[in-house]
Amino acid sequence: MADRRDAQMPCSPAGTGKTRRRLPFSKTAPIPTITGFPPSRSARMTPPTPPSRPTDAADDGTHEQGHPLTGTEEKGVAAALEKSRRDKLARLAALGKDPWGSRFDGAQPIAAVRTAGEALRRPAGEPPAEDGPTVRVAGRIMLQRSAGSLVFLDLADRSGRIQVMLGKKQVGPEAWQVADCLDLGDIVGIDGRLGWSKTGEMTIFAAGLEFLTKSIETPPDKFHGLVDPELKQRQRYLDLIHGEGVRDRFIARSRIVASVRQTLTDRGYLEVEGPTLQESAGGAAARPFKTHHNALDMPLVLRIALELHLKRLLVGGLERVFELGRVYRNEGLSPRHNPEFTLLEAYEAYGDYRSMMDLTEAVIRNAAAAAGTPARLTWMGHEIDLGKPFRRVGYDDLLREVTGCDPTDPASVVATAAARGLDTAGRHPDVVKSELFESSCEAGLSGPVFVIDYPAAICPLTKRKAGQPQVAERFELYVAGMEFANAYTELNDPDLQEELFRTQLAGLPADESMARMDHDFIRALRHGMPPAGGLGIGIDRLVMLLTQASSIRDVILFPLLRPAEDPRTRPAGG
RNA sequence: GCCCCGUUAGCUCAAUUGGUCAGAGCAUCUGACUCUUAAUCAGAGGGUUCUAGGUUCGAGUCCUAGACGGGGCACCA
Repeated sequence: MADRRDAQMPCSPAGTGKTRRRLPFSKTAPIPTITGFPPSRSARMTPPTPPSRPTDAADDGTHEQGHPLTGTEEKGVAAALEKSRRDKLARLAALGKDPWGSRFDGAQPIAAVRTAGEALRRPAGEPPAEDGPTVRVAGRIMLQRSAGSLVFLDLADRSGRIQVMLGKKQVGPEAWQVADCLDLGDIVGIDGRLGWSKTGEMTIFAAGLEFLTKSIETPPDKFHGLVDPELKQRQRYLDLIHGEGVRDRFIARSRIVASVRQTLTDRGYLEVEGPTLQESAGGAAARPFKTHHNALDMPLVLRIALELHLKRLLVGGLERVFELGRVYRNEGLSPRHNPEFTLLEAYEAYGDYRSMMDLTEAVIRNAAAAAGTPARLTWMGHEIDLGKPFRRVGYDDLLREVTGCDPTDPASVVATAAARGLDTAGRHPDVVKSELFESSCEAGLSGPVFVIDYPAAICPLTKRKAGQPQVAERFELYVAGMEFANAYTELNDPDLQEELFRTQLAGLPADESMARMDHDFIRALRHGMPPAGGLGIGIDRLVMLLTQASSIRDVILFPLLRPAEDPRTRPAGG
């Protein structure tokens, strides 16, 4: 199957090196036998031959030839390393062992085995103890040390690492032949007695060795691991195996997300799922990704926010709803922005932005506990205390405190902004005020701090404060100068909402599909949406904070990357 | 989209002011070793110095353009 697909590849100029392809091995491939093991790129050149020792295979000379269809050349370190591994794969097949393994029941987590092993501790210098309980583990070979007829493996599973000793006499001749085919990165199952080595290392003394999966690729440097940030992102699976703390960080992410769900469901919120494909993208000021539905011959966009559909559900009487999902914004990339990111939005009927502040604190504090993050921490150079109630400060009060201007006097705001080099010509005073705030106040907000009561002109979806039409009931939560959450007392006046939409649309280019009026949303409001508080929290940033990451790419398993053209990222024919 | 920095073997890194500098460790192969642990010891193979031009007697090194990545700015969450 693999060969036929490869043979259908169009011919390409020989020697370009651009068309190298990885053979699509899969677990559905036939189990290799002595005469029918999977062909390697090099082996395809010759009829299947009985598996041989590497020395014999190296002497036939055929492995140095190129492939007639792809122009692939077999040369270089990468090819030599792969050949060595494929030779061992063939030897395993010759021994009647499936190099791709099968079900292996009853393996204990290595961490649990280690816990049991502690009770048997034997200090270095004492005779080795090999009389502990029988254990069974499975994992990847991280390190391999051979001392003649003894081989030590460091085996890793998702819970931890442990040393395994394979002795020629102890495992018997058949398993010893298998042991001779092991490479770093292979996956094996081990049965043996738990004990301690002469040098004081907890060790499983293997009695049985089950080969489970061959690794054809060479793993990264066993000591340094993967350090190239590009490779760490492009080949996250390797980063997870070798990166310091990488796996723990994504485990923490999973626990944080689970905790957020739990906090909300505990408070009577219903988790719902809105549409990702939409006719027009609303609820935020961002450009959407465009796509197309074939059967309906209809242009669609990916959602940029969750808001408008969740509010429809408030109209529908669900009262407390949240969605924890992916949104997509066609914006630039940065250490704090990925085009797709995970957003929590929660809406509570009969609440307001103050209820959302309480909810926000609960969500973050519970998530920190779930992730095992201490309440007091240093992140991005800011001292942060999540333990005590978050500070709440008025937008105008903060602006006055930092800049010395009078926020209630537009002339004072504009003059202060101009003095700080901001462009003020012909702009709405509240817009100038917003820019002054962003340039002068945000970076200093170590937080966590709720900035409350925003200028109404920059909050088109927000209810005004009673008796103060120029002030919107909105807060933003800042931590380390970065926006973490955004919440409102939601606007439920359909006539005012429609008017604000129209005002918003008037200032935007006609081809911005984000700027389309959502008539059905207005109609929903006309049926009556209860007064409500609404909250949005950027989950990726929350994970950054709670796992001490400085880049959003460190908390997203597969961040968006440009296609790799650099040959360095396509090693060994990939 | 703009600015700065980076790219050398599969991985991690060296290479004086442009001058035999294309090297080391890991990994791989061969040999030794039944308590090693980044195992060690002896030997071997392995390179389009990201790509394409240019300057020069001579370019990994200098210049131009491009690709990719990182950081910053802008936009946003």
